[in-house]
This record gives sequence, C-alpha cells and structure tokens, in this order.
Amino acid sequence: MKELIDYVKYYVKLPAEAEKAILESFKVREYQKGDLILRERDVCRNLFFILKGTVRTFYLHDGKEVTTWIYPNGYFVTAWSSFLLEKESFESVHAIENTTVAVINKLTLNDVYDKRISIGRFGRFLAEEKMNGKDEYSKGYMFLSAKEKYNNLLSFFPDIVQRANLGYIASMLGISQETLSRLRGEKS
Amino acid sequence: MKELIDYVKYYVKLPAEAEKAILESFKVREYQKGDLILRERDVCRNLFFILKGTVRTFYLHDGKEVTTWIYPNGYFVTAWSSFLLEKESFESVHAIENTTVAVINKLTLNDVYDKRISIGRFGRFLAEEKMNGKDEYSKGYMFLSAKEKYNNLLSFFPDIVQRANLGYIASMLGISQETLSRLRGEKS
DNA sequence: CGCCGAGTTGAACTGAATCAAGAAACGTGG
DNA sequence: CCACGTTTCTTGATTCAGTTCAACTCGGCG
Repeated sequence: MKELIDYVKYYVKLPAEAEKAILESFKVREYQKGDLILRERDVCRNLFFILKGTVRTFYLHDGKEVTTWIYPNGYFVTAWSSFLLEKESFESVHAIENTTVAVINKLTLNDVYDKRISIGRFGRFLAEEKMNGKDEYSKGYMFLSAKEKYNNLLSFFPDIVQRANLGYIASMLGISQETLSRLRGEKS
Repeated sequence: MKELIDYVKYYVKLPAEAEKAILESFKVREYQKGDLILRERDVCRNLFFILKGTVRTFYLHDGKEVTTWIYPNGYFVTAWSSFLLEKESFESVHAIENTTVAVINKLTLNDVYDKRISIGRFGRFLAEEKMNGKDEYSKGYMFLSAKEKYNNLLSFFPDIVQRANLGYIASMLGISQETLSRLRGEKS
C-alpha cells in the first residue's frame, strides 16, 4: 500500500489521520491473469489502484474487442463513465497479468472525500490530472503517423511490450495489428 | 451571471454565502469578435465561463492553425494544461463572436475551493465531468467516418454552423476543409 | 470595379485497413 | 519431453477514405 500513499502524497500533504483513513478504506484484492475485474454492462462501483501487474480496459465494437488503454502498476483504473455517473459500463476491465489492486467503493470514497479535506482536494487533483492527460494525449496524437504513435508510446511506457501483446497495443494506438507488426519489422 | 450560478447548482447544493462568494470572485469581461483571450506561450492564470458568444481554442501545427474545440455560451473554457500546471500554453483562446465571459484567476479559485466546501466539491465534479467527456468523446469518435463525425457534432451542437466557419469546424473534427465541404454538398 | 476571405470542385496520391495465408510460440495433457 | 491445438505474430496483395494541391466561384466591401 506504500505505493498508493506515496501517490496521494505527491499531490497533497497528508496528515496522519488522513493516511490512516486511506489505509482503512482501501481493501487489497488479487486477480489472476485473464480475470475480468469489471464486466461490460455492470455498473462499476469501485475505483482501483494497481499495486502489482497490468490491466487493460476494452469494449466491443462490431463484435471485436477494442483496447482503450493499458495500465501498469502505480495507476488508478476504473470504468470512468460508469463509476462517475453510476450507469452501465460500456467497457470491461481485464487483468492481463497476475494483478494486485487496492479497491475502494464509491460510497466509501465520497465519505472520505467529505470527511478528510486533504483527500477531497486530492480527488480534485486526480480528476484534473486525468482530464489534462486525456486532453494532451488526444491533441498530441492527432497528427502522428502510426510509427510516431508507437515510438511515442514506447518512450513513456517502454516495458509495455513485455506486459501486453501486440494486438492490445495496436488497438490502444488505434492502428491495426498488421500495421504494428510491420513497424516492428522495420529497424528503429 | 445567472447562467453561471445555475451551472454550479446543477452539480452541488449552494448555500447563500457560497453563491455570494462566486459572484464576488468572478469578474465580467467583454471581447470583440477576433480578439485573442489567451495568446499561445503565455501562462493561463484564468478560468473563463462564457456568458455570451463563442470561443475556440487552437494551436499551431506545421505553421497551420488547428482548432481543438469550439465552445458556445454556457461552458467553461481555459487552456487546461497551462492553467492546471502553470506552464506556458501551447494553445490560444480566440473569441470568434463578440463574447462576454465571467473570469476567475487561479489564486482566487483555489481560495474559494478551500473556503467553501460546496464549491470545492463542485471543482471536483467539474474536473470529473470534463475528464469523462473527453474520454467518451475520444472513444466514440475513433471509428466514425468523416460524415458520421459531422452529423454527430450537429446533433448536439446544431447552431455551430452559424457560429463558426467551415475551416474551424473541419479542423475540430480532424478532417480537411475540402472533405467537410464535400459532405455538405451531399444531400442528407 | 477589383480585391479578399470563405467555400467549392476536380484529379491524383497515399497511409493504413482489410483480406488472406502462413509461421512461430505457447501450454497442456499424455 | 514431445505432439497437437490454440493463440499470437508476420508477410503479401489489394483497396479505399480522406489528403493534398490546384484552380475556380461567390458574395461582400472599401
């Protein structure tokens, strides 16, 4: 759980009781490679912090799986739209390695947000930072070729090739598996 | 300013003093069509709520302007990455009609966030909702053809054609001006 | 009247998708 | 530890939506 506490501390000062509140509110849970952490059409009532392993989110489009993102340990994951709006999720969350997470459900989270001002502030920073990440990502990637997208991804997530297979990575980049395979074939 | 108060009230209960704090913290400012509200490379220290008019954000890519989004009245705008991280903005904010905004600077905003719990909570909801919007948008648009993107845009922002010119709209959709012009030419 | 920005139309080109086989690698049970 | 089925990855040929470049139209306005 240290990784989670450090993550929160990166954003806000955390008094001892707030740290205690976090440790009490999150539960540790384990998944096997291949397990579905959240199934499409369920309402996602949990927020997960990955302590160990790798997770992807995906949804079905024309009967085919589309990977939306791949998350290594040290990141928060959930089906955001489902979690925030309490509606059925269009995406699934899938452990692609043996994975350990810290889980908190929405009710508990809201409770902690309201009771611990520092954690409430952290919640805002987390949302702001996620929003900003998505914003910069979508703007930055718009004009990149398939090759540039891939090199870019490798630069900030180099071991993704060990953690996720070709098809997932290609899908996450919005390119076909064949194209990505050809890119790998070329040198540099 | 009523529109702004209503916007906040949509997300949170707003005690009278909190409402007063908002009215005191935001200043009204006017821009002429064509004015730059924020210039690229400046640090954006303000958050704007559009009371009247239309605004777009854009950045330069290979010497050409790329419109990232077009906002009508009733929305918050800023150069998010610059505002949140207090770094130089890569994008500019541009009034494309005569526009009236309510402005708040970051210091004042943080102050209000900390002093008024309801407004702090609103800040988190705002960030969460923006994040979610970007998320669903980017996922939803990935597999749409140029035509579907345009029809989709028209369905939730029908008067955009009156408010923004062809080039801005095409750029915002990530398609060329020529392609959008051809789409308009087709019937239906 | 002639210029200018905005929009339209035409023709040629291209990056990446798709379709279609194969080749490797992987793991499970005998 | 090997055989066999399954999944993952590679390679080739073809196709297409949308880009690019270039020229042209239209309406407004000094």
